[in-house]
Amino acid sequence: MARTTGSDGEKTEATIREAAVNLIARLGYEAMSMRQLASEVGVQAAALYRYFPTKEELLFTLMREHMEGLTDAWEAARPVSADPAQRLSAYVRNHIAFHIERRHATHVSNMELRSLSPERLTQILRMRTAYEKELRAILRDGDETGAFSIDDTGLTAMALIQMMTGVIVWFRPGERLSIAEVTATYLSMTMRLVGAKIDAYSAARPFGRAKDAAAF
Amino acid sequence: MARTTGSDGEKTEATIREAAVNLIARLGYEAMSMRQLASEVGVQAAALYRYFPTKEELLFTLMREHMEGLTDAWEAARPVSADPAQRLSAYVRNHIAFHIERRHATHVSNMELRSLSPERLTQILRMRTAYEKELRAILRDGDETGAFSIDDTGLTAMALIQMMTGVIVWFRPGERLSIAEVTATYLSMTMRLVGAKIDAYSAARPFGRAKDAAAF
DNA sequence: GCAATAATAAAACGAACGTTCAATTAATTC
DNA sequence: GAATTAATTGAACGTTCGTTTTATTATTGC
Repeated sequence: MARTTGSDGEKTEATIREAAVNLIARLGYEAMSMRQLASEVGVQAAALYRYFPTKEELLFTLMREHMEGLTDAWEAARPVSADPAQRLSAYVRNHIAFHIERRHATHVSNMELRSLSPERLTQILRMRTAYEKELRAILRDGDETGAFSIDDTGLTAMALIQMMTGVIVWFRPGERLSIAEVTATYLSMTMRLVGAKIDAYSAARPFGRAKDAAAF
Repeated sequence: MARTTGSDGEKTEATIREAAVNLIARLGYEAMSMRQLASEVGVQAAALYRYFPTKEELLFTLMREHMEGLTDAWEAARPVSADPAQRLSAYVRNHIAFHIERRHATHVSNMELRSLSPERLTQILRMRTAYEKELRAILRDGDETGAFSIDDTGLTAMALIQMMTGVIVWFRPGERLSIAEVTATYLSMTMRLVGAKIDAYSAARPFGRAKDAAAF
């Protein structure tokens, strides 16, 4: 047999991406075989190579697009305001919303870095560093203007990122807490962590992502 | 050839463990081959099976002993005091010190859980949950006695664990910050995060691990 | 120094891996 | 409706994997 009735390249590629993210998140990149992925897609292993030249290129594509999505989401959510508390609030909201929405892709991007070639690893890390730099800038501004009180901006930025991204480890939709409740609690913890002088995150709420604002 | 001059079972097993932790941390469990591990140890692959019946059993042993070590360290460091701030301070100190000391083993225990069989996974997770339960108890006590001000104890415990364990992702010994400086900053962030009423972590310092106390 | 045992090497096992290639069929173009 | 292009199959390639088996040598206890 060969080409199957109703087969469509675009649709197949999308199915491959989706199945790959889920499989890699569940089994790990090394543990997932191309045959397993193909079977999940409903296709023979050879067909995958029409869309991705190698297994690693597939992984890299998933990661790169995840990071691009994160950067784009922040570009869209970044407030015009110069107030550090409002900017930090927007950053936290965006980060948590994005990572909860894409738990599996985040897992892949965080756990499978070591399976990339050095050049590709560098490329992904550069994107990540650029994204984290935004947070450091907010913290520094807030510290300098007196809105925050921070011991070490770099260290605090890393601690916040780890804390926020950690949500995907334990959060399961539909359990005890809603996304809105989790976000509110993390926002409160963040503001206390950076020593925000006033309860600024409440005032900043209208500047959060439009999508989430309705939840409050 | 067969038995080599000067070969010693105990020494070989210790070397295997050490090499395995480092290799798995660097390459990942699935990506590390038994032949690669054997070569690192300076032995043929077949020799490994005298000490560990399967690759997975080797992984499980590394993880179990890591978790036992963490529990034991906390048993030794746990203060007699009932003061929540002092207990939290001791928990943070112990957690960070232990994880920085054993960065590679922590990496393995956190990243390779999915390579365990269901029964072994359950066993490791049980140990982890028991350890985290201690933190939740401290937070609850502190919240109830008014020493802390916490929105959600369970969520705060997870956030703190993620934040603290995250140290191993970016911390490298001998760089900008010393272990003592990192610990102090994390302690300060933790106390603000839980809304500790006073600067209690300073008063609690004498109750930290004896080993670290000298650093202050 | 001789028997028993501990530690390892060397070779082989079948299975699974990522990937390639040629053949074949469905859809599209003219 | 014939020619072209897109999508996929099925089989095969060489390699590597975890593991087992058997033989061999070093060490230990008597």
